[in-house]
Amino acid sequence: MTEEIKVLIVDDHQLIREAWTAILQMTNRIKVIGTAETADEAYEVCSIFRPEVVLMDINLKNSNGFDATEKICNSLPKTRVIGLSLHDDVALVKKFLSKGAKGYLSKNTSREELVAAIDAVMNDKIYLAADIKEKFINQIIDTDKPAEKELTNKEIEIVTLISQGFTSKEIAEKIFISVRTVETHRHNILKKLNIPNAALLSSWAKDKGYI
Amino acid sequence: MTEEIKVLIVDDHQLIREAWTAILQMTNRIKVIGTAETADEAYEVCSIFRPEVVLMDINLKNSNGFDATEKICNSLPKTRVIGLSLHDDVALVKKFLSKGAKGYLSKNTSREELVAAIDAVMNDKIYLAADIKEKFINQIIDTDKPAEKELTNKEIEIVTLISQGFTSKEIAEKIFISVRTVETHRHNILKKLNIPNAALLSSWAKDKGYI
DNA sequence: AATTAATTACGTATATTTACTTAAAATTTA
DNA sequence: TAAATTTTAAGTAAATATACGTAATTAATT
Repeated sequence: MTEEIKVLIVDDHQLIREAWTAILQMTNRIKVIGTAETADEAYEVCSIFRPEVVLMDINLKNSNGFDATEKICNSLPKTRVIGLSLHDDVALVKKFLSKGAKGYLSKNTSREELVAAIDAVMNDKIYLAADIKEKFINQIIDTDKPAEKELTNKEIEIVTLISQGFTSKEIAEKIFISVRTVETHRHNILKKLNIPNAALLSSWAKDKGYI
Repeated sequence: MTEEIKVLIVDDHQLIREAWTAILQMTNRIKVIGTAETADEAYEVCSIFRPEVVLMDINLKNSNGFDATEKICNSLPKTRVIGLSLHDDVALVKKFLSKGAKGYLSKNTSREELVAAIDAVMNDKIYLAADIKEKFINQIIDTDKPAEKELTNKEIEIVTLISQGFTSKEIAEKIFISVRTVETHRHNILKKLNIPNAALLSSWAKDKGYI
């Protein structure tokens, strides 16, 4: 028998962690060497136990999986990180892969696909879930809809404040710039993301983990 | 050996369904007789296979677990429905129990607690997860903060649409009522919840699991 | 049958957001 | 240093949202 594949599971919900563990243990080729709740914890466990694969939920409490992924991939390049998220958004997946992740799965994937993804990254391949692959292709075909532009730091700062319910005037006072500047940022943000108003922007920001 | 407890799992994510199934099958006292993705499917499976316990995720695609729970509890009163949600909000839990549910768990509960909850409802007890119980108590103690008023069904419908970025005009056209009526609802909603604008409302609705 | 709650809708007024343009100053990058 | 990007800010308009008050109709409950 070949060596078992050592996997770390990162998610902030206990029941999810235990459930992932249960379905991976059912194959006797994969061993869950531990679980982590936060980005920091994930990095620590990695540097000590050196798992071969990390299953990382993007939406962690008080943080997101991006920074953890970047840190892990940079300092422990042998570790393959697979992203797992409810939100199968193309831009999000791209960003995640750019941080060094080797795979991305949505929670619509099957148990078989989860195992297949682990096998794939162990063979140094990139693995994307079928439904995510399809979205990628659709976006390439959709030349009408240009790729979503990245927000600048200031813009992200303002998105966060808008989503917290502050008006432009309040934001201006809060960060000591003119109301007109805030309005400009506001307008540029909506245009960049092709979002019609603050309500949907707020929803968007939540999905992206900005708030 | 006593009879196995027949359980139905309702969740719109395949990986979650399979994972729940895996951890319940580990006990050999519980048998997952099926899974369902939607509210309608859940009701159908219930009326055919008559599970003793239903594990119901609140946040289902295109619908919520409330209506399904009400329908199941009314027509098949022997069925015990246990709610399961990422959002452990007191008002949400109350509403769910009022629909006839016998238990409520957050995704922070452990595998042991999941099994304990199933055993409890099988003995005709109400089961609430520890962290939710605590929130209930805190809300009773907090007499300063008046209890958040419940939104009506129409108001919830409109909150959902606002959060999806629709303007009042668009909402009016969509659900065939006057713009002025939408505006009235809008105003009443913000007043009830003491929220200043649509951006924060959207954020609130996400937290509560309305979208 | 009577009361209460929910849904519907309008009036009036003010505040805020969104759309689009132009452009200078500051900062970063090549 | 030159070029590009980001941050800053204002002009002008139109659209939308928010604040309150009033009130008829419908649905649910007592």
